[in-house]
Amino acid sequence: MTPARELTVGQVAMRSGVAVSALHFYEARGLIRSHRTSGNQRRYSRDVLRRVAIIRVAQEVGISLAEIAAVFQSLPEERTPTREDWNLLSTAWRDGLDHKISQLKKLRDGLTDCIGCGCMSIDKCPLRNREDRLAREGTGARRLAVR
Amino acid sequence: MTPARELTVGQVAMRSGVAVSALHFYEARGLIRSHRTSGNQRRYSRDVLRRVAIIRVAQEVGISLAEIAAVFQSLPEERTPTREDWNLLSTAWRDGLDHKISQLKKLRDGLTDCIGCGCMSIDKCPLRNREDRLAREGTGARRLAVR
DNA sequence: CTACAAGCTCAACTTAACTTGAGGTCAAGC
DNA sequence: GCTTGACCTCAAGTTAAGTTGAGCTTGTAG
Repeated sequence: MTPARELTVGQVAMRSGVAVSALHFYEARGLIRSHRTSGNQRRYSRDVLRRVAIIRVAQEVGISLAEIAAVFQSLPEERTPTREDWNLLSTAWRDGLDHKISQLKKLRDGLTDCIGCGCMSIDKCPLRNREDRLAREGTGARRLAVR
Repeated sequence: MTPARELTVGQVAMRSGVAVSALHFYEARGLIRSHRTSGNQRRYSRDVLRRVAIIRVAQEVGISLAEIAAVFQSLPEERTPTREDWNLLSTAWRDGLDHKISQLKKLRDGLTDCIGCGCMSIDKCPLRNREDRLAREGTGARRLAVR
């Protein structure tokens, strides 16, 4: 038998390492797509594996499913994404990742310099100033504090 | 009047930028401590500001409150933490941050090299391999996949 | 001494990202 | 042709990290 061109949800789960329920969930959220067999079972094209891999990697670095979905909107619905399509994603996220990396570095250095330094003047502390800048990106507490 | 040595929740909220309800919550979780006035109101010593700053910064980089609480267990309960005490935290987290930074770099490079590359063989793809390693640290989906 | 802003407690609600369970269908091997 | 494991749907449960609201108490400024 020729290897099946389409994957069942179980196969995708096994190969991608995410639970079947999570795949259902991603589909409900519009992150992946499937078509159905005559018996109403999902069948996935191979590029779903790439999508799922990207979803997991992106989540790992703190990107929410909503944000991932937003970027995925730029991918074509009907054809398998081309190199150019993926390149757009890559570019979009590389900026975000660069930003996160620089933040983490600042934090690491801040922890070294400031938490370890024993200074008690939190207002003048670089760590505190750093936090103020981060706060500007809003975590919920900030929204409250600002209004 | 001499400036109050102790802070009320409202003052801590204002100076730290987190909501009063969040401070209550942190206290319930054992992340910060307060003592009470005769009228049952909370009063904080100044080092709570440092603790809250650390909590926020740590959260920003994806450390959960539970993990923060765990590290905070190493701080003394009764005395104000010394330089040495904070140094322990700093060391504990610096390793984690270094790890996260290297992960992010790998991801950024993986996105550049692999997502953009257009290759469709997800099993041999460095991005996919990277994800497998990350999966070992468990996100929930993995627990299911493993059992 | 009285308003009224700030605090207090406790329970319930919120969002994200899934998982679990119930009740029923599909398909592949013996 | 039947059994068994994979699927399906839909609703409800779960965890993290808080927020919101109700009902009641404190403390401070005029």
